[in-house]
Amino acid sequence: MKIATFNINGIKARVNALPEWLDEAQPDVVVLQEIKSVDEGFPREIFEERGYNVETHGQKSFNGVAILSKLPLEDVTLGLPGDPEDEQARWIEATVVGKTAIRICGLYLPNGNPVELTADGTPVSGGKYDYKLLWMARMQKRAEDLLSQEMPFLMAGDYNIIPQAEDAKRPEAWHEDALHRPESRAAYQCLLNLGLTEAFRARTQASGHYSFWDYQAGAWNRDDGIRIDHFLLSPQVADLLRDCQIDKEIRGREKPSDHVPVWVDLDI
DNA sequence: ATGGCCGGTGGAACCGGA
Repeated sequence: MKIATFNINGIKARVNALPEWLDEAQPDVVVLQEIKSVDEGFPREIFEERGYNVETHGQKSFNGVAILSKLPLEDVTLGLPGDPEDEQARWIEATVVGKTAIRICGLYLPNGNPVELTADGTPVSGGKYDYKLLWMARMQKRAEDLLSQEMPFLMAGDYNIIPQAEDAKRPEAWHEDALHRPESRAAYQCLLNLGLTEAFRARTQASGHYSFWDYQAGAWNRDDGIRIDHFLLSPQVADLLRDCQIDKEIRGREKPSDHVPVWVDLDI
């Protein structure tokens, strides 16, 4: 089973590029981020006519996540538990049943910039960096709950985390950035410490593999990228990992997103 | 060598992104 993640940076802007990639890549399941659309505005017919079931968790203008699946999507839930006040659409879950049932979590983790710190170095309460770290703590709790239920799962999406220096062309440029600061990386490491496997790094240790290139400053032409779109696999799912790749070439096409798809092939 | 964007909203600039 081929499962992909793709931050499309607006569904309206990607009505041509996304179906074109789907037709080529033929993923069984796709989690999308930044659909930037309310549910009623999402062009589900484009995907339904290709045999996908469609579930969306959208909002006006910003954020928004979705799942496309050729297999039925069961027990769909919207939103990351842990804060009823949080109105940002960044989390969606559904169960897909192949040889075994697997819980798919699609996520758009907050960016966290600008970083605002108090005099003692803690994030300013209510600021964007504070929101990012609190959101990651909620995600940690969700992973712990799924593990305690012994539910095989994966968490895929735009993590807005550069895990290691090897995951950036210019790591020195990101030291103070919310995507790579110590607190962000520590929170990400806490997820790994639960026993989750990061699919891409389970397959290669090589540097120079990126999933995002800024639209600005000729980043794509200079291959000035960062790797921030990830798959974390629970132990049972990690045992089924056959492959994980980044569809880099998509970034050089007509009217691309600033992210490219990343996918795993699982023996499910 | 240098500087350099894009999407959504709403109907001009501005916000947000990474």
